Amino acid sequence: MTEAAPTAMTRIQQKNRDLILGGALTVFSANGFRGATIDQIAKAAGLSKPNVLYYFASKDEIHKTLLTTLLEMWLDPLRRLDPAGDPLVEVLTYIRAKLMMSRDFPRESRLFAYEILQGAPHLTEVLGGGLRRIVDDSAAILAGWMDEGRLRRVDPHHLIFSIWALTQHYADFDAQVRAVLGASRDPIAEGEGFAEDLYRRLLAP
Amino acid sequence: MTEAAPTAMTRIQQKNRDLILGGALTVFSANGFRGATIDQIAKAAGLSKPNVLYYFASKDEIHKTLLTTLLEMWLDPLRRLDPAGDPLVEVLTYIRAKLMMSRDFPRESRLFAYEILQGAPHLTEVLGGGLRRIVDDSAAILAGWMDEGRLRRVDPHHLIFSIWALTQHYADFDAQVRAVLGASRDPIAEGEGFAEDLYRRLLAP
DNA sequence: CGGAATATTGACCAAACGGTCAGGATCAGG
DNA sequence: CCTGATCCTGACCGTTTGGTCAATATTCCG
Repeated sequence: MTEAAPTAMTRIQQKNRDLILGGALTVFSANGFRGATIDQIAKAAGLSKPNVLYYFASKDEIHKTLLTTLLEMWLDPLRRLDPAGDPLVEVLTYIRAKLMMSRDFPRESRLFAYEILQGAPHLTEVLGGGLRRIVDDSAAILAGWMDEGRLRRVDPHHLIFSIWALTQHYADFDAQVRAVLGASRDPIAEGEGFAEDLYRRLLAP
Repeated sequence: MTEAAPTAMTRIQQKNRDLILGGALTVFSANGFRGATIDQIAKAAGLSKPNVLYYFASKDEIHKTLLTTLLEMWLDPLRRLDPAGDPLVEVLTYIRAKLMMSRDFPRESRLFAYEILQGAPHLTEVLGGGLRRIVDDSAAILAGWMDEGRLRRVDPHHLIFSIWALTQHYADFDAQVRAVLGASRDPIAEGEGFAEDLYRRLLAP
């Protein structure tokens, strides 16, 4: 790849790339890749369209950069599962972390949701490679706890899927959640209580 | 609206409208509204582009027709919750039905997923109106069972959200699920066992 | 300060796209 | 078999969109 230029980035480069990625995150997460235009991204970033394309060769590259940059942070909580910790506390901490990410980073959640809905054209290697490894590792930790009788036995992979599904639901399907619940309620705060009860019940030995 | 023309539909009209809606479902669910082109829809339907536009005035109208037509069927299982039935059986039946829909109608699931991700621009009235009523009714049934002590007490709305999230996850995020699980496994079949265990544990009084 | 490197832009282009239309093909009913 | 209604299409149009480029402005640094 033509990445990692040896020359350090200019102050201006740093700033403008950040502006562009920020604007792109907003636009991509609101409209999906095909629904986003470079003009919208430029406007959201406060730059002109050709200037955006001065920093990124194409719309595709912006998108790809966003995904790969954010994936790290997105997967981080799962990596924090500590085999030495208390199993139930570890899992509930993970769930709470994911829920907080839905609250604080809904754009990131939707960005990935769009990408995976589409079949993850830009993430296939990552999904089958890095992601799979992380999930398998975490599943192994969970399975270990179950072997020791410290966690009720369930399929660890589906356990992880169910946590993803539930926690990300509040970000990805926010429109629906809000429409059903009404404006006066705080979906994620309520969901935290529900999720804790759900997984405590499921996993307490 | 200019719907429900008093004149019955021709055989050809019936057939071609169905072809178009079928092709459109495939294309919209794969690429989202903005990512879909009328040409793609026409090709998927086996018709020419102008012919597609002979039956539907615009791409928007195809999309709207699809959504409103399918919403009925999509929400049907929830309506089947029988207050006279056995609570746990009723809920588990609902879950199984939703899972079967993810297996048999993943395109429909993704179509709605895209729409709601986008903020449900074509469904806002429905979400806050019809959908909300159905969900509230179902939540009331669930709450009734909980009052009678026949179901453990949890927030009924969040219970429904969690069921939606988990069951639709297998359709909407199929690419991810498959990448993580590998090709040899059957995600939905496994998920059925997991989900039954999960909700039995959560809801058994 | 002066010139090279970097940053920015207006004008422009080709392709893709949603949609139109005039005219021809096909079909249904008398 | 005729005729009007329905059905279908190639050619076309205006707009949007991703992307380019030459020219200008700004910054950086010796």
